[in-house]
Amino acid sequence: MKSSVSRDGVSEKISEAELVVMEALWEHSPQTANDVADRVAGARDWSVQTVKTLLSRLMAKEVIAADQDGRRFLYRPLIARDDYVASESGRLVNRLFGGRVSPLIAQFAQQDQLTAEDIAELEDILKGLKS
Amino acid sequence: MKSSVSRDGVSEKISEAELVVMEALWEHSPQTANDVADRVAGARDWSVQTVKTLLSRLMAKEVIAADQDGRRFLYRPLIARDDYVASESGRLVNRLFGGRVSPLIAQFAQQDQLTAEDIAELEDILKGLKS
DNA sequence: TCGCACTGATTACGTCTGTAGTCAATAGCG
DNA sequence: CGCTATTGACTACAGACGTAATCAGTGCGA
Repeated sequence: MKSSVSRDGVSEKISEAELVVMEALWEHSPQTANDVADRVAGARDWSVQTVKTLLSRLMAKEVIAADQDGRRFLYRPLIARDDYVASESGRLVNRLFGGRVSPLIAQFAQQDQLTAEDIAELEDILKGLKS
Repeated sequence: MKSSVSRDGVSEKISEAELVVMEALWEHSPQTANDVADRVAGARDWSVQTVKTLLSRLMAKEVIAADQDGRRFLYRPLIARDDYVASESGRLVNRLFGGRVSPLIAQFAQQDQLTAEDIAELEDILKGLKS
């Protein structure tokens, strides 16, 4: 029996730094390398070269693609943020909670990490599921 | 304003392979290096040396400790699994969901990744919180 | 037309990770 | 009392990661 959370979807491992670049592309795309660098500047103090290296590594991992536009490239994500997020969430649940989602929430509840808003939204979600 | 999930607690980054060793120690401790290797054998096909290397790296990161017992050592975790789990869950929520917990659950719900059991347990958790 | 600015490609390099082999000390056995 | 088995320490080494400098091609302005 497989764990209850499957559908890995995103196989290529995206590193922490690479993720910052992905976020910039998810936020808006397509973009040139310089656009990405500018957009990323708020989060990290990287040189343009660093961003370009990360872009080419992401290309090697086939999670983004580039279309030539004159003499530069326009980069765009090949995977949806939702898919990535689902995959990472699933990984966490599998690694630490035996694939069950509720213990994860129980954990947040136990740490008093649920805001009133969270609780209200959780109720809505449950209501939606029961309908 | 800081994000709503904080208390990082565990600062030293524990790698994937190291985590397998930690799980063995959380499961039972203290244990000798060989005990750990045996216990880990189910999950990974590692040589004893590999396990010992991981143990010493975990020592360097100060997340485990060892007490001498004759000519060998008895290893034990210095951090609680709950703390680690809380910290990793928090990291995920911060990285991918802007520090909010409910979008994480919404994500699982959207992917139909909540079992009937999960839903029942979530209801219990919410009931507990509202009391 | 010539050189410079811009842009992608290549190379660099230290650290961390995964995975182990080897060395050195020592305790128990024959 | 010397040898061997056990165990921790040290060394190794390739691949991933973070961060970037430098090289090379090319289109545009002087």
